[in-house]
Formats: sequence, structure tokens, C-alpha cells
Amino acid sequence: MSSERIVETARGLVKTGGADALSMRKLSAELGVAPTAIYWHVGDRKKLLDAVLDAELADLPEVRATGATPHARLRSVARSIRRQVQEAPHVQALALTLDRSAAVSFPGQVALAREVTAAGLRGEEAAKAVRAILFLVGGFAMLEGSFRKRPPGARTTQELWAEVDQGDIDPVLLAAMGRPADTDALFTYALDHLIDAILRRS
Amino acid sequence: MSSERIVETARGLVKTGGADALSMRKLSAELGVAPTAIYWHVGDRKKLLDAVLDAELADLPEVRATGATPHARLRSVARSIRRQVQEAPHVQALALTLDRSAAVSFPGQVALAREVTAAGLRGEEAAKAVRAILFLVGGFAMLEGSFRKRPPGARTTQELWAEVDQGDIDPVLLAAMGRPADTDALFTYALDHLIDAILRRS
DNA sequence: ACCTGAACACCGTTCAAGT
DNA sequence: ACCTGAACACCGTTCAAGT
Repeated sequence: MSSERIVETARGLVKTGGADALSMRKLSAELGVAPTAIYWHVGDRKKLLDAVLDAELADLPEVRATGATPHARLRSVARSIRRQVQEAPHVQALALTLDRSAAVSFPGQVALAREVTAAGLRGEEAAKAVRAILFLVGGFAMLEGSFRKRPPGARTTQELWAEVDQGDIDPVLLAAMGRPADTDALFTYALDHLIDAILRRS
Repeated sequence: MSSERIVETARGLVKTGGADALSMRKLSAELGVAPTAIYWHVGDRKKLLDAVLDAELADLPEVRATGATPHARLRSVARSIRRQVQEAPHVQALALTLDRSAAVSFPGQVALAREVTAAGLRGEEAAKAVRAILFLVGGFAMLEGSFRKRPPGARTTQELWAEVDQGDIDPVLLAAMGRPADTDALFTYALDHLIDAILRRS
């Protein structure tokens, strides 16, 4: 028994079934040990989940900027953050339940700060730019995940749109809302316009 | 005992302590009844939480557009949605745990669809506009809530920024990141630029 | 139709006792 | 130092039994 083995086994449970799937008793059974042994090594459930998140964060790839122009470099950082979130949604979900979302986003914030500095922005204006991009990326990531899920048996958004019958909404728009959104294209669209607006000011 | 009384009492528990605070046993004690009586009236815990969310949604104020120009009207709808989320964060949190975020955002989507139609947008382009604004608003709302919270004892983002010592980041920017963000100003900034970009295309 | 009580299968956590 | 066992205070849910 080592705290490393406990955390690694806990990681597996969290990865497959989320934080809810991590019970001290199930984990201890998987480790072949009494539930109380975990408390000696890593402490209570909250401490264990924090350790799981720490281990997960250490394995996350670095946020890297590529490209020559300021626009391209900011774009690449934003996409890099987005990719990270998409590839490890359980990390994001865990950070959310532990109220550690801000801390998790920190490396991305630093990378953005470096690039807006390189783009020539300074002070408050630069801070605004960093945060606007961060909120766009983070917001997209969170919404995308929660919008995709729907409870079994519930009406899809498609079905809801099919029932809308209002003369003041374009019928082609209605039909388009009924189809699933291309969130990647949507993200690029919103991001490019935001970066344009930011760089136009500098 | 009526299902109305059960749901209303459950609403109180959820409003103060979130979905976690709603236990069938605590609720039944508050109602002065055996835990199993709840099952007869409203079904299991998931059904009860769904009923709580439905009751909450019914009490939400309508999304209304004001203003004369397309820009002003889109802006007012976005702000209206944002205000709704800010004033009833527990509703949003509940929708998230029940995977019903998409359904909850539906009235806002319809209001946005009406306004982009009035602004002259049609078809796919209009759908893109609706979704981009919706994601901006929703993303801000979700991130704002989760960024404000931090686990007791954890370092603040301010403290993290104070430790950053990299020559390629503007020092005034570093200091600005250490201060709390004015999310309202940030939201207006990002929203206005997005609406500008959307209307420029039509 | 409506409610209770007993029961089952779970939880997290503490703490004295063992080696 | 490290682990177990018993115990406590909780859960959600089912189901036969009552009125």
C-alpha cells in the first residue's frame, strides 16, 4: 500500500465513472484492503479527489503557441486549451466539483498573457483581452459538454425546435436550429472575430 | 400530503443547499411523514429533482427584447438571459446535474432567433449567430460562477499571478491579472464585438 | 388511495485495538 | 508505522402490511 497506488487506482474509477463513482469502500475493495486504510495514507474523500486532480493535471500536455502573426499565435493557444478540455473532459468535471476550475485554467491564462504581450497589448487592455479569450474558450468547453448530454427520454432540442411555429422567425433558420450544431466551426467563427476586435485596438 | 407540497418543500432545500442537500429522509422529516410516502406521490429522487426544476423554470421571468436597433435588441436579449442566470444560479446548477441545460436555454434561443430574423439574417448564417451569442452568454454565466468559488485554504488566482515572474509578460498586465475581473464590463466588451461582427455580415 | 415499518444494500468517517 | 474491525450516523429504494 502506498498513496501512489491508491491515487492511481482512484484515478481509474474517476476516469470511467466520474467523481460519483469513487467510493471509499469500492476503492478499498479494489485495492484488497480495509476502507479505513485509505484514510491513513491520503486522508478523507475530498483529499483523495484533490490528489486525483493533481495527478491528472501533472499529465496534461503543455499549452503551446505556434504561428508567426499575433492572430495566429493567440488562435493556436485558444485551440490548444480547447483541445485539452475536449480530450480530458473528466478532468474539467472533477475541477468543477472541487471548485478548482480557476486554478486549472491558470497555465492557459499565462500562455495567453505572454501572447497578448507579444502582440503589443499592455496593462488593463491586455488583461481584458486575456480574460475575454479565456472566457470564450472555457465557456464553449463547458457548454458543449453540457449541451450534448440530455436525460434519456427527454425531448431533443431538435424536437423542441420542430414545435416552434412563430411567424417572426425565418423558417430556414428554424430548420437549421433543428440540426446539430458544428461547434468547431462555431468556435472558430466566434474566436476569430474576438481576436480581430482585440488586435484592432492595439 | 400532495405532490405540490412535497415539490415546494424540496425547492426550499435545493435553493439553500443545492441538489446535494435534498435527501429523501431529511425532506420526509420536514414534511412530517415517512420517507416512503414521497415515493407514492412523486416517485424517486431523480423524478423529484426534475419536478423541482420544472417548478423553478415556470417561475422564471420571460426573456424580453427592448431597444430600437438590431444591435440594441440582440444586446438586451443577451443581457436578459445573463441576468436570469445570475439571479437564479441554483436553477442553472440543478439543470447541469440533471443534464437539462440545453432544454433550460431553449426560451432564450427562441428569443435570439426572433431578433436575428428581425435583423435581416437568414438560414445557416442566422443559426450561427444565434448559437454564437448563446454560447457567449451561457459560457460567461457558467465560468463566472465556477471561477468565483475556490476551495477554502487554496491559493487565490491573485496569489498565483503574484508568483509569475516571466520577462515576456508585461508587468502592468501581471498586476492587472492579480486584481479581480470586472466580469460585467468584460461581458459587454465581448458581446458588443460579437454582435458587431454578426451584423456586419448581414 | 394513501401511508407506515421493516428491511436491504449501500455510503463516509472515527477510533480503539491489534501487529 | 501501518492496518483491521466494530461502530455510528447517514443514504435511496422496495415491498408487504396496514387503514
